[in-house]
Amino acid sequence: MTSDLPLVPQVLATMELFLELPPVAQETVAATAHVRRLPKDTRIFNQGDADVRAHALIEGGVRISQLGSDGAQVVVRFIGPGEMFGTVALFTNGRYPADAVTLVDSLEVSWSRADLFALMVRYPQIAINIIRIIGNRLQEVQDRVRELSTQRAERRVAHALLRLARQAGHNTTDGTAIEFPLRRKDLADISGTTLHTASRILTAWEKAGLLASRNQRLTIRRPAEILRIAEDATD
Amino acid sequence: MTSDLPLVPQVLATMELFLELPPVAQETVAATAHVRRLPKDTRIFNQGDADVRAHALIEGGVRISQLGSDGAQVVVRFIGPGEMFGTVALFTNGRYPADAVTLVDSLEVSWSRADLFALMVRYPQIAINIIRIIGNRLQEVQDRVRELSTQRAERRVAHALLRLARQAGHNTTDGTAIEFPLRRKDLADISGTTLHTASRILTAWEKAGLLASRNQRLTIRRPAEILRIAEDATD
DNA sequence: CGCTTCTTTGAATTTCGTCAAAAGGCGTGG
DNA sequence: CCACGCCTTTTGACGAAATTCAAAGAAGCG
Repeated sequence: MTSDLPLVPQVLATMELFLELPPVAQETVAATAHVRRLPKDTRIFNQGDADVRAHALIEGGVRISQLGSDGAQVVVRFIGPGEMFGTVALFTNGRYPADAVTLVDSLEVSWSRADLFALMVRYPQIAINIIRIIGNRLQEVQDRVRELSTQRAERRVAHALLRLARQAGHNTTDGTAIEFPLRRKDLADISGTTLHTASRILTAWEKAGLLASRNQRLTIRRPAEILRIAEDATD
Repeated sequence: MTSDLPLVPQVLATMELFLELPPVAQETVAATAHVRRLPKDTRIFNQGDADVRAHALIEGGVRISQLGSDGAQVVVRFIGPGEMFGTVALFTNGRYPADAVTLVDSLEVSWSRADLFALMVRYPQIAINIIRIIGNRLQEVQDRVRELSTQRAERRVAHALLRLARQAGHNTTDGTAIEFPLRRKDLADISGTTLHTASRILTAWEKAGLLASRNQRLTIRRPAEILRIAEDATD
């Protein structure tokens, strides 16, 4: 629809979702986009909701988490600026498979199912972009499966941290800071361990100076060391 | 290219990959397809290979497995008749992310990258089908992540078995038989446990009459019981 | 300043992986 | 047809990593 922020179209052009589109297509994309400003802790959608749209984040951070039938929670993924989310459901069973909650004040755009499909039919490149994005996520999730099957908790936490740094890391004077706030529980849920184990591991790393954490904001001080923990076969 | 089996085009039409295509499109698809007969234990592609094609299985069974940098192996998925595989790599980094090996004598079709892209641009429905297929797999893999994070080995094996039954199950007089041969190691690798634990669990189930296994062929005799193990919160 | 939420830490318990070894099946070749 | 060898499966014992249970300490917010 409309936006109070005229810069949105330019941001859209840089998103992976709309790479390699002709300028005229970019305009159509922007014209059908819905922009929303979202305060911290807003639920963007809930697992099971049927009114599915295609979302993308302009700025801020979103936690995508899934609740099992047994009540166990897993964090599927954190979404940073420029990433799409909640879009796969448009193609599968028409219901969101997970919850989405903002971690900080955020800005999102979204498209209706009809608009997105119309865009795809007109510009097949969009569909190809979506396949590439989902394909990359599929590989990431499969890596997580491998980690969960074969690696111990400390290593998995290290991997999770590195993934977050790659995805939403911001370089500062004393290391790589992760953009959005993360509770110990979040780290645990994305590493596949418990709050307690995650806390012990992070505390140990803080004491060793590999990591700083203040107010749920994490800064990786010595990425090389974390990487060594993540990769070193001789644990 | 060509086929010594004139029935292939009809089979193609029933594959999820080509659903809802106009008949003329089906013909183009068939015309560019490469058909190959593959003996048991053939390596269709290897992790890291760069000459990527889009594959689909007509009959038989294929194991897709991934080797971690640390040498640990995970079975990503088993492919049954009608399923596509090895296709995501066409859209991502151009290298197969896993190995593919036939479990039995099989028949596959494949398309070159160029041919598939040409088809997609001409018939966007193919791209949409691919997104749906990959989207479903993404959800499946995410379910596995949740299981690995929160459930114990016995339950994960039960889930793996049910997934296999749904995907490649064949109803017989004394239960649901899984089409392709599975070693204990395969079950372990897809359940995220060890050969030993998997063996203990399956042996126990066999003794309890829930399952029969002869010559690497599994038959689920009492699906309801397996389902109870998989779902029951009170383990 | 009090309350809620998040984090840390300790101790006991347990599941599961690791190590080890033997038994069973199947095909091949003599 | 039997024997040998390879691959797969079973089973036992042990140990260790991590969950669970329990409780107290910090920190931010109203």
